[in-house]
Amino acid sequence: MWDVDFQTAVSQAELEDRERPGAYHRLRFARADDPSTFIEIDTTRPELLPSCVALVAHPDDERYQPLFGTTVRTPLFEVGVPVLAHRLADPDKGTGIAMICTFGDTTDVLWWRELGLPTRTTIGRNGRLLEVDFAEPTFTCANPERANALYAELAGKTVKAAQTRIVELLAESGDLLGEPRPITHPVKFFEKGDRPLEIVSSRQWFVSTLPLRDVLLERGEAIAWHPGYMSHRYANWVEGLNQDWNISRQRFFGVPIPLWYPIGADGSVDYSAPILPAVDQLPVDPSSDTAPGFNPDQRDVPGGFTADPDVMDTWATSSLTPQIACGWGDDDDLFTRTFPMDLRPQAHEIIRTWLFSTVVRAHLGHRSLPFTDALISGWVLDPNRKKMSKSKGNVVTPKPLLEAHGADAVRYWAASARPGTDLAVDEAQMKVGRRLAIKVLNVSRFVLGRLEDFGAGSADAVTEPLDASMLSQLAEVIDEATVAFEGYDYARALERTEAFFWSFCDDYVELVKERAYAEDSSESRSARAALQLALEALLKLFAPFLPFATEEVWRWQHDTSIHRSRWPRSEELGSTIGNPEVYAQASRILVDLRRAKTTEKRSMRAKVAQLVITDTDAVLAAVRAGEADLCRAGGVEAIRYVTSTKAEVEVTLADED
RNA sequence: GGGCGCUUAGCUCAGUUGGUUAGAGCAGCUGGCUUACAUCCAGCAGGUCGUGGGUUCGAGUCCCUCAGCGCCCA
Repeated sequence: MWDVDFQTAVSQAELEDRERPGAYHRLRFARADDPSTFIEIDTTRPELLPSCVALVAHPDDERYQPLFGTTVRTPLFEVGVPVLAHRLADPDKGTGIAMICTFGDTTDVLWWRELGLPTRTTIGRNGRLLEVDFAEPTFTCANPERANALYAELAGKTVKAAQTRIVELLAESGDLLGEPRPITHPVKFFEKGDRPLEIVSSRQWFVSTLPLRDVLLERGEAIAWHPGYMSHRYANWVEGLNQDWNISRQRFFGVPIPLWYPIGADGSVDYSAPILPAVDQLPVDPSSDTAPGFNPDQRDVPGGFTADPDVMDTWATSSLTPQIACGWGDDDDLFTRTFPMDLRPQAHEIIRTWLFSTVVRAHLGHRSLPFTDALISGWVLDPNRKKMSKSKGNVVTPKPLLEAHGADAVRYWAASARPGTDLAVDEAQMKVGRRLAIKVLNVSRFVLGRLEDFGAGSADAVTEPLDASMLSQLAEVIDEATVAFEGYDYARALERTEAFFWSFCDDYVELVKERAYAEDSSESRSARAALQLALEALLKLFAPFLPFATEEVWRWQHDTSIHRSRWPRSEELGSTIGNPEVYAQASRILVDLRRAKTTEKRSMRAKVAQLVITDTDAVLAAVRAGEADLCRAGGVEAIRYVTSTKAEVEVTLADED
């Protein structure tokens, strides 16, 4: 497949179908043995008529069975072509019989290969019709003089202009039946191209992938995909492969194909005997390095050598990123320890290119996968959830966002997208992230400020049920975040940490504030130890999301980076894992107290004359365990418990002073 | 045309093997200077979980239909 504007070959991965207007032209072919009998075909590309090599119909098509094996003559050019049978001819399309040209599309290529047809090339690399001579034997032309005369009007024209002219000629000769019937149909384009691709014959390098289809599917199944459904993208692509991987490109920049060819005494290049560089000679640029066994002045002269002119496709080059990053060929020790890699992070649209080509290369070079896990992200969309594109002018770049909201805030927003899902630019979310980062700084200032006054305690110092209870919940959060991270579900880790953190700030810190301020005692040491343990764990849990705020706080107390510290473990929060209900009940009743105060439009400092808690014995026990903190934090002057299966909290505020 | 995903509060999204009364943030509304934070805090309000069926004692969750949106491929 050749792009006439980019002047290069392209691979299957770079193709895309675009709906384009076209038209069916009905042409008549005369039978060679009876020029007054005609066979009618429909074609959307009448300009390829000079390169017609056969007609083809489905083997079961009764209309054409009598014609199989006979010869017909192309209109205008009177080239004899056979009528053949092939299963891919669609009886329902047009007249059920098609002309095969070299080459109009990939089906032509397949027919040409499977039916052993000759090549009649008429389209050049510049997208214009080539000079051809119908007197040459390959054309089996009945009237070369007339054919050449007619073709002379087409040679040099662009495909489009040639089509216009040949349609006129066919109309004049009466070989065009009726008017062209407009249709829209998919046409293959280079994804960056503006004009349809042409199939031209040229020397290209391929990696043979079609025979590997099954093993590549197995490799894909062995990858741990995040999210799992992305494996379908890969499998669909591999199953749909219909050509080998074309890795050579006719471009100026790229990694050169490291080969030379000998030039014969007659000046012809012998492509069948490429000259390979020695392994220790690599890398070479054949256009400046001299082929082994030759002198520089023998370049491009008879009896000398010439460089392969091509460079590698970008995916052919980047398919080796895991090997290169792991030190392949440079550092054997590093390579054995790091390859295959753990993780390939990338977006979904390049599964068929980067991921696929990397898997191919690792298989061919190492008989392994290049990585064990693939983490597939979605796209960042514009604020209106539309795909960003330069032409639409809706591109949002990160720098202004970073300047406006800070790196932690932008990272927080980015981390909120689950693997595989798209994410719209959302400054409101960044503001939330910024608030979170500021909150981390503030609560850290409070907690560490207490430690400065009184000193930290160890996990052993945690004796109060409420403190142990909070830590036991945090231990759960650590475990959940750890599991989430191990499954590459970073968004879940963030969500769980964040939810706990706000409750920690709003409820726990409020509950123990006074006790932590109090004079040194086992109760106050317990609060400070719990605060310190929780803060350290929270900073570490947030470190991947808020790297700057957490590092800032960490550096207040450490000389090393938090990002090099150990990931928290739930066991570190002490062996005296408390009853989670104590903290849960205290928080719940604290909310009830606040609600009562808010409903009465009173300050949060308003005193509670009496608090009556009605609940089961189990719940009441948990409440009692945190009673002192609850009463201090809520300004409760009297508390009463009633055992019942019916749960109720009754708050009576004290009169305003 | 094939494959995949999505559809839950005004907005952005959680909802882990089916199981009390479906959650959060933002926006909105009403309050509060509470000595870490007013760049803060509290409370309230807001949802026929896209449609129509089915399985089940029980469905946002499982199965099928349809619709809309998006991506990949042909």
